[in-house]
Amino acid sequence: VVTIYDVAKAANVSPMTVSRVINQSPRISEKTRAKVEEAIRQLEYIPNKQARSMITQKTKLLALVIPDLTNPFFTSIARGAEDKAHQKGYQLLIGNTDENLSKESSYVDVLLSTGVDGVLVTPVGDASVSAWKKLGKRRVPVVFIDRFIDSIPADIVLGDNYQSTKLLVNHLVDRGHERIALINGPDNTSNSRERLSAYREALSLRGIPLREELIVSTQFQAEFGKDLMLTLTSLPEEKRPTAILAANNFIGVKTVCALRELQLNIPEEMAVACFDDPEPFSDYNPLLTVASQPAYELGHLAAQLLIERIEGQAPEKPRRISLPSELIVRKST
Amino acid sequence: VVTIYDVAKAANVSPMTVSRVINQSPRISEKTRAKVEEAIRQLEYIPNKQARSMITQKTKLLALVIPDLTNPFFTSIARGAEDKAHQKGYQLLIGNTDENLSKESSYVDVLLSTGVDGVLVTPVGDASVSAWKKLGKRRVPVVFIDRFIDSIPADIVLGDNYQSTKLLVNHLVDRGHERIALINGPDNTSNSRERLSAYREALSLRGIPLREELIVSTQFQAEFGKDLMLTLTSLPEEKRPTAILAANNFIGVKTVCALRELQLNIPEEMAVACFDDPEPFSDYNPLLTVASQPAYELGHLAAQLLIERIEGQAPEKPRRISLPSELIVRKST
DNA sequence: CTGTTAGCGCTTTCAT
DNA sequence: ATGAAAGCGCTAACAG
Repeated sequence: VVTIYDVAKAANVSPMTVSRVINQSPRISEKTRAKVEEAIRQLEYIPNKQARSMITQKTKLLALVIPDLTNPFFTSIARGAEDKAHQKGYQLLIGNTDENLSKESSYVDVLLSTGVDGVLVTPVGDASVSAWKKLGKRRVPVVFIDRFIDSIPADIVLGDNYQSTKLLVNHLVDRGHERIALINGPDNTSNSRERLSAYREALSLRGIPLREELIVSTQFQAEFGKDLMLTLTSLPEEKRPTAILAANNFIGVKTVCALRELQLNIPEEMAVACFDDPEPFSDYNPLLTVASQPAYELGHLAAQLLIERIEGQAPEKPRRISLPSELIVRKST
Repeated sequence: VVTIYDVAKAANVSPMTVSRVINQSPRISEKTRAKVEEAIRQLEYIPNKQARSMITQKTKLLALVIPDLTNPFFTSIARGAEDKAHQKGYQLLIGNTDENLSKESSYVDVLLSTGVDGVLVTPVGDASVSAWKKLGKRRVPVVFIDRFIDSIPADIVLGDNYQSTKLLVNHLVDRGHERIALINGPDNTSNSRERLSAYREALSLRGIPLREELIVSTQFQAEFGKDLMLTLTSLPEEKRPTAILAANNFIGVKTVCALRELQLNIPEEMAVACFDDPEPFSDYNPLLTVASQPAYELGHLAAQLLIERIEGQAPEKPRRISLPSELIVRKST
């Protein structure tokens, strides 16, 4: 392996001078710099980041911890985060939690050991506190994406759940629906809670009575089928929902599949809408009406906030940024 | 920061003993081990991987360099690779090249400097040679996924292009098509070349004359529209294709969009099929007939081969593994 | 079974 | 503008 010493020897200077050239120090004579750069080229020297990290305590490594990379919502977040990271000279590590607390916590330990400079995360749920407190204790900045944990002071970047929910509810009401079921995520996540509360608010604003029996809750990433759907569709005629609002794309997709199994037509017998687009290629074969959160921007912005914080350019106080969704009306409503 | 020395002091042993406990050395008395582990817990000690890497020359970091994480094909590869990496105690870095040579080469430089233990890559094209040769020179193992570069001896994991192409061509022929256009990827990629050659072979096997004018080529990730489609659809009646075979999911999707713009019905006026599923949630709203390559397994297996090589458990000779695709017939044909 | 010594490749600090 | 010394946190190699 070619080290800074080899370069120094070849250029007839001290290792320190080579270091200065690599780090673009201005206090170097043009002549020396040229000599050193030539030696670097000759020897194909590549600086060893680990050695540098040991001293500077910076690795230029960021981590993104999300439930599942294959969900287009998180894929776009990842892409946005990676683009920003790369642009700023950072590299991005990825971890999938599968909504599993222990997997999440094992990632946190590994990341701490790896020495990432910061972490972007969609936490599994409120119970993740302890894991994320660990990072705080070790002064590793965290930025929450999509979901946050109240007791942890960190920057937050998310879609505007109130605005999105209203977009969806209003659209369904405009289509003539009054009995709109909500298939929500687990209530130990901030976004489920916000969406539930926005759902209540939106209905009330439109003067539609709230029906508790139309609110059910499941996991964001769990398979479910007829059974859950039957609890809704087997309600007596006058209580049965005519539309379903799914709390994320996965639930939306599973809802569509379950309705098909039950031989119910969409949207005639049941309209369906959800948060987050399940389609990575929009407009090529659209089905579900969605409130599309700007996932790419979420990831991009989150990475930006994180890097600012790492580099000491962020205000003390945690920031919270919420971006509006776009309603995309399609065949399902 | 808590170091191995702090733990040593607290446990009244030497740093080396602590190191042995961390690394699960068997030559440690139960008593000492317990004492040390207690101290580790007390102090919440976390080993510093960079320091370890400096000595062992291993970082437990893998990189995945792909064209675009948001393409479901690559998303699944990434997911498969990450699962295997995590299972084996490695972490995965991600880089998007956007089919851009200079972006790819800049990633290679960064990865070299970061000191990844190995790289999984879908190279932009044959012109990537020099970048990937660099890694070889520095003894960083590489595994090619989906596309490979002939002159570089490295493990290769890909879908069986011959089998997949035949699946698709045979299906179209069975549906009565004789004039099947191929919208291929750039011919400086191994998979485009294999698919073209398989296309010729498959047609010939079915006794269908090859028509050069039905073979066009574009980029895997480039927008295209009416124009390219017009070169095909404006052929005289008796030469005009009745089916289109797209070389990847992106091209397939764009083909569908272009046909819609031209107001051509799918599949009545033009059938369409492609490689790789554009749907991350299969069966929820299927449109395109595809030869679905086992992307997850490709990533999983590639990571496995890479780790074997890193850990010296691989044969000298590069391995080449090709996995069969599954034909999924849908509305587009 | 446990400890000592040395050094991985680099940058910080202090000299010159 | 350049260099020398010291050490980041850890483990390989050897000693006992």
